[in-house]
Amino acid sequence: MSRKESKSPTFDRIVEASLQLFNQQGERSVTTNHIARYLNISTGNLYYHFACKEDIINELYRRYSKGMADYLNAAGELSVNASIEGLVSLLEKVLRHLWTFRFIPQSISSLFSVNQSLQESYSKIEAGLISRGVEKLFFKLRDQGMLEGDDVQIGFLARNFQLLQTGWIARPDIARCPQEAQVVAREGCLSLLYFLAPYVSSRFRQPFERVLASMAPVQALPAV
Amino acid sequence: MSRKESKSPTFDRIVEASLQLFNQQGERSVTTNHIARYLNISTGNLYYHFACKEDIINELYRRYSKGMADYLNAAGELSVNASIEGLVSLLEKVLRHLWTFRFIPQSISSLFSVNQSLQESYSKIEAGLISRGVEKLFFKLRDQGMLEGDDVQIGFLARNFQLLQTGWIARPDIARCPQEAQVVAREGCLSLLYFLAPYVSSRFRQPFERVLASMAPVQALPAV
Amino acid sequence: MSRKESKSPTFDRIVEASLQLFNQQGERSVTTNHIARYLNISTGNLYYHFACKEDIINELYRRYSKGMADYLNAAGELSVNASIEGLVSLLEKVLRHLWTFRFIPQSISSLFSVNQSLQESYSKIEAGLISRGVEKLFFKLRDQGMLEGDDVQIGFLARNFQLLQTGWIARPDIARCPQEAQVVAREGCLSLLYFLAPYVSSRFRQPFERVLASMAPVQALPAV
Amino acid sequence: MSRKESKSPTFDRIVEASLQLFNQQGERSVTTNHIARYLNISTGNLYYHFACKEDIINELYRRYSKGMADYLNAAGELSVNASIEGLVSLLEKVLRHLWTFRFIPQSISSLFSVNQSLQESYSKIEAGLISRGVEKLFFKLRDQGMLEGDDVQIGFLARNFQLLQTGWIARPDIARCPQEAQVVAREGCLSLLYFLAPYVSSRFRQPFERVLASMAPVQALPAV
DNA sequence: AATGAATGAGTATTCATTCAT
DNA sequence: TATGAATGAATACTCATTCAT
Repeated sequence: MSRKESKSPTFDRIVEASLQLFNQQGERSVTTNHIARYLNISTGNLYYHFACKEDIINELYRRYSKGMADYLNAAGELSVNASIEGLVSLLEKVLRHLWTFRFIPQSISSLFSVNQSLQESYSKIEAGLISRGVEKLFFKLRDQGMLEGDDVQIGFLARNFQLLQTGWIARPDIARCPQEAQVVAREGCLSLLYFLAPYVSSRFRQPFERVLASMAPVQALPAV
Repeated sequence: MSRKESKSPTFDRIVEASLQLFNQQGERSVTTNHIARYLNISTGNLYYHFACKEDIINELYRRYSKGMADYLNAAGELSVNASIEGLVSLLEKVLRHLWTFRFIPQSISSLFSVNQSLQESYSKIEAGLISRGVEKLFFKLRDQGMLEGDDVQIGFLARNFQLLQTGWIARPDIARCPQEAQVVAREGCLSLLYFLAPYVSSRFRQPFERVLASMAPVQALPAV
Repeated sequence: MSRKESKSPTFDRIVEASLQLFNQQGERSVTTNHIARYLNISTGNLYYHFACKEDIINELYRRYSKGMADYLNAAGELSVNASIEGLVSLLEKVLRHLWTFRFIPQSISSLFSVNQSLQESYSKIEAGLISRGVEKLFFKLRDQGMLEGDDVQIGFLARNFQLLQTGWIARPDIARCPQEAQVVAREGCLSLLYFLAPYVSSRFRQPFERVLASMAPVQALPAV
Repeated sequence: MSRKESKSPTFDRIVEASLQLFNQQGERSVTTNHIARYLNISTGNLYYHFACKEDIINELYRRYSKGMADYLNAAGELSVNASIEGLVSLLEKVLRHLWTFRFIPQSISSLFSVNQSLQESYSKIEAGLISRGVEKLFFKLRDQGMLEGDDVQIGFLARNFQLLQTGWIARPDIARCPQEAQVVAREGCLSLLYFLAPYVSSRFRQPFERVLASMAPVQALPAV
C-alpha cells in the first residue's frame, strides 16, 4: 500500500473483511476460519498471505496508525492558515477514521494480552509519536492565536482531548450498533468542540460559535 | 453482601481472585482453571458456585456498578454542604474504585461479544442510571453555585467527564502496569480537575486553585 | 511408577497405548487423536493427563532409559559371581526391553528435530550414564577374568557392543514386522555373543561355547 | 546420471538441496516449501520435477544405494590384489558416502511409515543385494587369506559389520553436529578395524597393525 | 460443598499438493 | 519450464463445562 501499491488483491480483501468482521462482532469472536469462509477462500490461502491472526491485526493497526499520523501532519499544515472550519473538517475526518477502525480503540487493552508485538507498536506509535504530535499541534494552535492557556493547561488539554476522542469512539453503547459514520463523527465532533470551547481565543470566538451553531443549530455557545 | 449477608466464603474468594487475575492478565487470558488453581480449589467446586465464567464477570460488574452508584449517592449528599475538598476527595475514591475494577472499563466492549447479558446490564446501569445520575449531579453543582454554564454546556460537561474518567483508567499504557492505585487516582484527579476548571464559578475559584496547587504544587491555575 | 505407584490408570493406559501404536505405525504417523480414539477417550482427557505429545514420548523415554539403567545395575551385581549363563540371560532381557520400546532406537534421531528436550535427556542419560556404565561393566568383566583385552580394545568393544545392540533392534527390516520378542532377542543375543567371542577368556571359553551351542545347536564356536 | 545424462539441472539442484537440508534439519522438518525457497524456485516448479516429496527421497535413496553398490563392486575388484591399505581406503570412502547421505540411515525406519515404496526398495536393495554382497566380499577376503574364521563366524562378521557401519553414522549424538566428514570417517574406520581385528589372519597382521597405528598412533594393536 | 477426571466443539496453524497462467 | 496463488484435510492443543463420587 505505502511502498509498492499494495501486496495483492487477496491480501487486501483479507484485511478489509477482517476489519469489517472485527468491528461487527469483536476481534475476539472472529476466527481465521470465519474470515476465510466469509471471503470464500480456504484457510490455507488465508495463511498463505498472513503467517498468523496477529499479523492481520498488526496490518490493521499499521493502517490505523498511519492514517492518524497522516491526519496529524495535515493538521500541522492546516494551521498555517488557521481556520476553525478547517480544523473542524479535519476533526470529523479523524473521527470517521477512528470509527472505521473502531475495534482497535475498543479492544486495544484486551488485545495486549494476546499480542505482544501490538503492545510494542502501541508504545512507540500511539503513546509516542501521535501523543507528542497532538501536544505540539495544540501548542501551535495557541501560537497562532486560536487557543489560549498556559503551558500546563494546554498540556492537559491535549492529553484529555485524545482521551475523549478515542473514548467517544470506544463507547461500548455505540460500538456495535450500525450507526452511520457520519452521525457518530458529527456528535463526537460536537462533544470535542464543547470540550475545547473554553480555550478558544476571543479572536476566533465568532467563527467558532458559527460552526457550533451550524452543527447543532438550536443552541448558541454561552460564554464561560 | 449488604442484603443477603454474602453467599459463601468460597463464592467471595472466587470473585476476588478473579478480579485480581483479570486485572493482571486480562479477562481473556484467564481461564476458569487458572482461577481454581490460583485458589487451590477444584474446577468442579468453582462450577458449584458459578454456573459459568460469565456469571463471575457479571458478579464483578454488579459490584463495580453498585460501588459507582453508591459514590454517586454520596456525591448527592455531599453537595448539600458543597465544598471543593469534599468533591475532590470523592473523585479520588471513585477513581480508586475504577482502578480496582479496571479490567471492566478496559475490556467492556470486547466482553460484549462473549457476554450478552453484560451488554444488557450495561445499558440499564452504566448508560442509564449512572449516566443520568452524573448529569443530575452536575446540574445540582451548578445550582449550588460551584459550576457555571448553560444547560447544554453542563450536559456536555457531564458526559465528557464520564468519558474522561473511565478513559483515564482504561488507558492501555497504564492498564497492566502495577501502578499504585494512589498514584493513578491522583493523576487522574488532576486531569479531571483541569477539565472542570473553566466551569468552576468565581466564588469557588479560590478553594479550587488551592486544592489544585496542593496536588501539583508548582503550577497555579490560570484564568481562561 | 517410581515414586508414587503410578499417576493414574488413564495416565498409564495412554502411555501403554502410545507405545503400542508407536511401535506398530511409527511415532510420526500416530497422532494424539489416534491415541485417544484407540483408547475411547476424548482428546481433552488425553490432554488432561499430558500437556503435549512430547510429554508422552518423554515419559516413554523415561521408562525406557530407567529400564536400561536397572539392567545395567543388575549386570554390575551379577558380575560378582560371574557366569556366562547369567550374562546371556541378562542380555536377552535387555534385548527384549529394547524390543518393547523399539520405536525409540528406531526413530530417536528424527525425534530430535521435533523434541528438543528429548535430545537433552538423551545426551545426559544414554550418551552419558548408560554409555559410561557399559564401559565400566566391560572393564569389570575383564577384571573378573571373563574378557581379555587391553584398555583400548575393551573400550572399543564396549562402544561397538552398544551400537550393535541398538542397531540390531532398530534394523528397519524387522522393525515393524510383528516378530515375537523372544525370537528377536534370541537372534540378537546370538549376534552379540559372536561379536564378543574373540574376547572371551580361555577360562570361560567352555561354558561360553556350551551356551552358544544351546542357542544355535548346529554350529560349534571355532577358535579365532 | 550415468546412463541418461541427468534429467535436468533443476532436477539435480532439488535433489542436492534436499539432501543438504535433510541432513541438517531432519527430513521430517524440511517441507517442500523449504526446499523451493532455499533454491529460489517456486513450489510449482518443484512439483513439475517431482510428483511428490516421496519421490525426492526415493531419488536420494537411489543415489545412496547405487553408491553403496558401486563401492561393493570396487571392493570385489580390489580384493584381487588384496591389501590392507586398499581395504581401509575403501572403507573410508564408504563411510564418507554414508555420511553424505546420513539422513537415510538415521531416519530410514521412521520414513517407512510415510513412504511405502521406500520400504520395498530397501528390502530389495539394502537387505537384499548389498547385504548379500557384503557377505560374499567377506568370504572372498577369507579366501584371499586376509580374514580367518569358519562360515558361521564370517557370516556373523559380515552382518555385524554392516550394522556397525550404519549404526556409527546414525548415532544420534553426532548426527546433526556439523562434524567434518573426514573426522567421522576416520573414527568410524578405526572402530570398524578394531571390530575386524580378531579375524585378521596372521599373514596380514603386520600391515594391519601398521595401518591401525597410523590412524591412532599411540596404541599398538594387542593380540587377542 | 468439594473433587478431579472426562468431554467435545472449537482454534490457530501446517503442508503436501494442485492449477490457472 | 516456471510461477505463485489457492486448496483442504489434518494436527496439536484449549477451555468452558459436566458428572460420578
